[in-house]
Amino acid sequence: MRLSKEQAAENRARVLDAALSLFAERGFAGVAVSELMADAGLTHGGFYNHFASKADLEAEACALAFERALGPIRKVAAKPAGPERRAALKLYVERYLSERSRDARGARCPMVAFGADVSRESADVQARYGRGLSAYIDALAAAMDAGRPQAMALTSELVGGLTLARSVAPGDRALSTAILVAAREKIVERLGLAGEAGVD
Amino acid sequence: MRLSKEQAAENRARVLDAALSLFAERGFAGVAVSELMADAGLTHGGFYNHFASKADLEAEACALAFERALGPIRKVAAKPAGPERRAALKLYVERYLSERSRDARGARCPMVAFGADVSRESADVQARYGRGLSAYIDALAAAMDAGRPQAMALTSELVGGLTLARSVAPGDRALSTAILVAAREKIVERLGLAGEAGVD
DNA sequence: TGTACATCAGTGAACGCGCGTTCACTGATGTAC
DNA sequence: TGTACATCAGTGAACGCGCGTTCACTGATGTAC
Repeated sequence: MRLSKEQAAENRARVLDAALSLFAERGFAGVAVSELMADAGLTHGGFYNHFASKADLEAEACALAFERALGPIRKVAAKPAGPERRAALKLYVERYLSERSRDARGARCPMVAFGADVSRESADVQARYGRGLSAYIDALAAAMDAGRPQAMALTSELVGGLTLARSVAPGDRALSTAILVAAREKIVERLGLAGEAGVD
Repeated sequence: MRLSKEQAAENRARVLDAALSLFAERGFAGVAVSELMADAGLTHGGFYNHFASKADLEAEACALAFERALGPIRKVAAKPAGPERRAALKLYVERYLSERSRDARGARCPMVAFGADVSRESADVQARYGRGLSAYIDALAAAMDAGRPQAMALTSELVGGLTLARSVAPGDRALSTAILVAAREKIVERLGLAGEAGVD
């Protein structure tokens, strides 16, 4: 039963969207093609009408994840320089290292979701990941009014803090929250954002 | 062909050691029991003479990884307070975020190696990981002459920096090295260790 | 505009493969006498 | 100390299972005339 082009494109988009959430939640290897397709309301056989292979889907999911992650940080960079941008940056950091962000199942941040796995993936996944990370660092540097080294250091703190908080969250929520609080307070203090309007 | 108790214990230790390297390199799911055993010079059938299951081995490997990781940082904390300890801490950070450490296949740091996977693992693995991380934070706080929040923030930076550097290392070594350099320079600067003897 | 046919998204059974785990067997070690 | 037997680490074939991928088939869509 052939579908209209619009319907087919919508199905493809739904598969990609399901992949994004499920890959972020359980890693590339932890999600079966049949599960992805079922999540999108389809059966597994049709998968190869849309993607050349599972690795191909992984690469597309990686690129899309970065595209979505770049939105919020570019919004910060788009604010007028000065107090307004600084307040937006503070909010971004506090949201990134929040309990809500930690507990969100389909994590938005591709560095946290795919960082550990990406070096074991196909060259295509690696290339898209690398370009995405580089773009993220550029956007963060713009949002910080600083250079790439500063942005790289901040990215490390964000990614490390969220990774650690997630890793102990199921068993030791107190430790997990303490890590989040410590990381975001140090960042805010260090960037001189303590006086800006924020979540606190 | 029954072996002596000593021989059997040595074989078990060799399997565990192989597990540590291989798990760190490719993740828990990326290593087959038969490969582990072959790496230890044995055949796969005998695995269950030593471990109840693969998950059981994972938990033991996790605990051992933390035990080994704690050694160096406890050595730093054991130095006399003052310049000597600060120089040792600087050296620790610079080694942790070095190109050599990034390229080491069987990574020593369990947070980087297992952090992303641990929340998908058995409760036993999670519990051992949580205790290990907590002990690491305590040891780092002692080495820093600071509180747990400071140690948590530093751990985040270390783990995030090494994770990011590893994730882009195969394809973009320049970016990878820039991340390492940025992370370690910011840490040294921030901890006021710039004047101490170090690798630079 | 209407008709005939090629296209192709989706279906579900089937494939080959590698995995974790089990099991009957082997034979040197450890132990009871 | 010497002998007989139980123990158990290691072997390698076999198991059941889930995976990524393929394939013959279906039938509505898109297109050529």
